[in-house]
Amino acid sequence: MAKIKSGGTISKKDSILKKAATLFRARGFKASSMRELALAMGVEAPSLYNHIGSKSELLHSICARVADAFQKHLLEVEASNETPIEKLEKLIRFHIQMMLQSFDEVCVSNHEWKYLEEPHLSNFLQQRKNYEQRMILLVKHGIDEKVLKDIHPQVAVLTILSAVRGLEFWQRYKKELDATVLENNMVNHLLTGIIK
Amino acid sequence: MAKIKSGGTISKKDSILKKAATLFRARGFKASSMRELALAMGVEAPSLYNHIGSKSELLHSICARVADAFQKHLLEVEASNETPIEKLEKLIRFHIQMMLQSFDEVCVSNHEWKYLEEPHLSNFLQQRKNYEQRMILLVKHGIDEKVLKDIHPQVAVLTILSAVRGLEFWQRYKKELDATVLENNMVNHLLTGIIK
DNA sequence: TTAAAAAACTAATAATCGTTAGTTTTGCTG
DNA sequence: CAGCAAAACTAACGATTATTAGTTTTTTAA
Repeated sequence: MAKIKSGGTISKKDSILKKAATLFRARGFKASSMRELALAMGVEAPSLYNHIGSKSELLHSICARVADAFQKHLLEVEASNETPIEKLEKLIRFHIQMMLQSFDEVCVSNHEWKYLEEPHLSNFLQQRKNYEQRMILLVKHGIDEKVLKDIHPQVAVLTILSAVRGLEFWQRYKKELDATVLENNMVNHLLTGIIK
Repeated sequence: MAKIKSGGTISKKDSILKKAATLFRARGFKASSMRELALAMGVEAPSLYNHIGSKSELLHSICARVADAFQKHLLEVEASNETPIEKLEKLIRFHIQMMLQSFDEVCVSNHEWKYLEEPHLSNFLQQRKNYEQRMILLVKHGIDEKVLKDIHPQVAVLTILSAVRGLEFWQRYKKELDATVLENNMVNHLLTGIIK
């Protein structure tokens, strides 16, 4: 009867992935049922399995895509001829933009990764650790070049990554808060503080 | 046979609550079963119901206690004779300390609140919103008194709260990173930035 | 020591879960 | 229009869930 609409160029699997990301973000992975996902697709639950392998696979696909996007951007930034501060700013802005334009997927990646199955779980954590380590290295370079204060690099990176992650609550202010204003304010806060 | 050990002065319900917080944090509320909790208590699942009302009630108790602790502290800070910056710093330090000494409970409150049942869910969100609003007011005072930059108060509070929330990842560095160093670094970062 | 209360147990409930099997419908291609 | 593949459907599976009922054991108190 009802058929899964493959909206133009986007594949059926991708449209399921998008709806899954929205559902997993709103209700959590474990609390989301395949029947709910099917309802959102306008289809019965078993029909989904013509297009996907399993519920776990959906989560894996979402997390892997997000992780790959960040990984790719970090490589670009590292390869560029910029100061450590400029690089750091670029990373922060990319995190914010990813959060704004792939909201559901980034949130799912941030919150539901623990339900990944092996070996995907280990891969994901390894990739994440690697990302953090390279970001810490960037801060260290900034300190060595005396453009950054003599701070604890790990704490600085933890603070920055946590702050941008918190943009998941940005939705609340969506009407009253322009995205550009938000981005610039947060970047300035994280780089230069708030005390006059 | 085996009896739920009420360790000294702590009630049986409280010892269940503590184990529940640990379990809910590690596995997530929905993925945690009463059988797992019972196993952690050294007891069969139905025995738990001699001491608690339901699984939902456990989550509610955990979230309510955390929310009340923050609410109480905010009242104290508001009532004190301190500059906005000092007040802000006290709030940040309290968040960090709460995260370090009631780790499981704060994490559960931060991540699993969405599974609260009404009317507790609405109450929790209302309390949270109220807390944020009063923190925003504090930042506004700092701006009016020209001790804080002309920043966007909402973004500043969002950034601060998100950063301290990220301390859930502090565990990873527990061995290599002293708690006091962490606290001071994060406070300085959030107040004065990292650029020299 | 004995009666009462607290808290454990076993067994079972109805509901929901992801997923499979088997069948029917849909939509494209010749 | 016939045939074939893709994708939908219904029905059902075994597993797991929170929770209840009813019973037995343990602890407390007189």
